[in-house]
Amino acid sequence: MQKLPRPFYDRDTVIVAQELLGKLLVLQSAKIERIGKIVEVEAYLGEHDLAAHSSKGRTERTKIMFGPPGFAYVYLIYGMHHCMNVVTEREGNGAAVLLRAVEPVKNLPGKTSGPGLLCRAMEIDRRLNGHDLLSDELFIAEPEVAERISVVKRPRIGVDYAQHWAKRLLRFYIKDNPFVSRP
DNA sequence: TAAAGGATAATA
DNA sequence: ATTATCCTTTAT
Repeated sequence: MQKLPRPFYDRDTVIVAQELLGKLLVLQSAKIERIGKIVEVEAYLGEHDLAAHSSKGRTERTKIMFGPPGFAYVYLIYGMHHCMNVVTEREGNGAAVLLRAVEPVKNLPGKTSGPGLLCRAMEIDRRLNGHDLLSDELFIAEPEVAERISVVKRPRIGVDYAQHWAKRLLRFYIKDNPFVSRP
């Protein structure tokens, strides 16, 4: 399986977010391999983006976002769900892409639509925070057969507090894919 | 529509 | 040390 290389992530977050659609999220644990096709994402642009965690500046929690591209940023939200992001752009920019839904490809029981459910199905938790996405345990790969994808652009979900940033079309998903969390 | 739930960041 | 807040989900 062909891992996406570091330079893939070291680009404009809006581009990376859209190009992540259709790619395969792979997690190799001790004995099992889980694979999901990414069908829905959101772009978080950096310190100036009021919806992004990095807008709080560099903290213990956000330091991963400010780190180099191609690493996982995983956090606990609302005390019960994990969310996984992919760090983008060069170190210091604080940008990332939130993975919101995948389509089950291999060993993914239960629902995978929604950032919390996606992590539950993949068994992703904070132990993977800061994990390298070019590692053998967790990575994103190019699918064997490329598919033609139509990208739908919508406002991000759950960021009403971010004023005008809440209206920007930074949520992307594969048109007509049944695993999108909120079409 | 609201409750659940715990870490986080700001305030003190 | 205390408190408000949160990139959600599920159930009423």
